[in-house]
Amino acid sequence: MVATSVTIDLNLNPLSTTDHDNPVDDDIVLDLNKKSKENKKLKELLTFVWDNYNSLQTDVKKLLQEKEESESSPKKRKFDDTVQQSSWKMPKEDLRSSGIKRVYVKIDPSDKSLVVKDGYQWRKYGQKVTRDNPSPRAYYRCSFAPGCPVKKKVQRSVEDDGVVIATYEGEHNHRSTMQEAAYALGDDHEVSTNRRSNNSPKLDEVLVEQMAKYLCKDPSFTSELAAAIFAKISEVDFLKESLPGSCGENEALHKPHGFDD
DNA sequence: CGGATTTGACCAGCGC
DNA sequence: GCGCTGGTCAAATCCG
Repeated sequence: MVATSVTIDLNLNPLSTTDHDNPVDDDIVLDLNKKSKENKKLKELLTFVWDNYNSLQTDVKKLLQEKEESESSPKKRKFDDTVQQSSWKMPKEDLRSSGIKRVYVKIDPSDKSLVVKDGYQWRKYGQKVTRDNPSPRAYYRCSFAPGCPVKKKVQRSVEDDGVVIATYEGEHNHRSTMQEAAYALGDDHEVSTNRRSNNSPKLDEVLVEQMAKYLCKDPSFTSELAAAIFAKISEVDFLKESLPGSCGENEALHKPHGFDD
């Protein structure tokens, strides 16, 4: 990872002389230095996250490509039984056409909210207690973009109540909140387009600074960020499992290591 | 007051 | 046809 090192000459005290007679001024300068350091740390973190995100996106692309190739090859593998089981009695045809994926998320067993943060915005439209599981299943629709067809079902695992199973149906017709935040920052269309076309871009200082500013306004930034990264990792793991040779008999249990709030 | 959530009612599919 | 079940709707309620 290449952290963008930014040196900011704030020059916020042009009237002050070289002597530091005024203790208030000293306090302000110290405070500014402190803020500047924090700002720098935040920028580095953001750059790190951005790089990770881009590399993960590249991985996803590669895996999708490999998957496509393997499916179009003469030795077409049988439809994944694991996915079929997860889809609650859906016909095979529907399963093939709609991208259904299941994600296991480790949560606090005492947490009854059934909330799986994945970087998207969901609106709950129903809840049902199913026959095979005493804990209720929650139904969500993506509310980030109007007309987005994606639905999500979230239910606590029967075996382990510290795990929730999130089932996603369909594909988003928009970017996630994280991506949206990044794209919303680019004033210059051309610049942002160039940025988008590069898989592992070196972020310019302005972008990092703007992103930091934008994201810091959101109080739930940390949790959203962790969730978004985790969702991306889960996506990659899911694709890996779906590939030939890794028949997905053992469903991976994904845990967002290092993101304990 | 507007958007999100809750929850009972309703509907469709499936098996008997 | 009937009952069971999962999925969705929509009015009521909650909450910021």
